[in-house]
Amino acid sequence: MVPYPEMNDDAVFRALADASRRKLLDRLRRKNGQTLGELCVGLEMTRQAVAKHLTILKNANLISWKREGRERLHFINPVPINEIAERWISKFEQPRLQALSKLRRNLEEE
Amino acid sequence: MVPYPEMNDDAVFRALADASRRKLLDRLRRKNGQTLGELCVGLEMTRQAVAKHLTILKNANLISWKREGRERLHFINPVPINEIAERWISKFEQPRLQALSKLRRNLEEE
DNA sequence: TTGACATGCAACCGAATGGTTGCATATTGT
DNA sequence: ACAATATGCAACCATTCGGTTGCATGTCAA
Repeated sequence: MVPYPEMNDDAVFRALADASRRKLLDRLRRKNGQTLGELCVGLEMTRQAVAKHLTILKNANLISWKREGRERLHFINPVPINEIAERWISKFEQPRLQALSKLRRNLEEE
Repeated sequence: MVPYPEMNDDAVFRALADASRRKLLDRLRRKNGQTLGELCVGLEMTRQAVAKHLTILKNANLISWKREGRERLHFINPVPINEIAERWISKFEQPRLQALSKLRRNLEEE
């Protein structure tokens, strides 16, 4: 059962393959709803390049945005990455790794 | 605390970005220790192309291989993918998603 | 209204990527 | 020994990718 049938594995994996895009996701995770200009500051590339990255992330359904006046607000969509991560974990899991994960989770719960 | 400090996030993400390489991982997950020739059958590309993909997977520490006579046996290394998946889940997790993961884990513990 | 601000659009470019071909090398079985 | 098998190596090629430049459009504020 796949909660989001329209999700495109390949698009997501390829979107995540670029470090700049992962950084953009990180930024949005820390502060959601940022504008394009906001997302550009500190990145060593032009606004147009950032806009391209954001388009790729949007096509992979990893983010969405809405126009607000003359600005564009960006919002992260955490579902696809979690979907895929869960699926891959269940694919590759082994006893040893389950134990390792369990240990980590226990530590986190403290 | 990172159990495998030598792991290269970027290399792993980029290795996973290609569908052929994900398919190769799938195959090795189903049957570990396959030879290069074995991994080539059914794929719509030359042996040399497959070998290149396998090299990329190896550089990302996702697989390893050992020479056995005139053959090369390939073995999957599930640690990096699990590491990253776990890390990204913990990054992006939200109450709803935590609940989903917990459900899955509970099912596993039965 | 008009200038500054925020974004949109498209052509262009070099480098990386995914794939091929051709040939070399090493191992096995008869 | 030698032919078949299994892999290694390297040059080459088209396409994709990440990025730029230049300019157009839309919105806000004084």
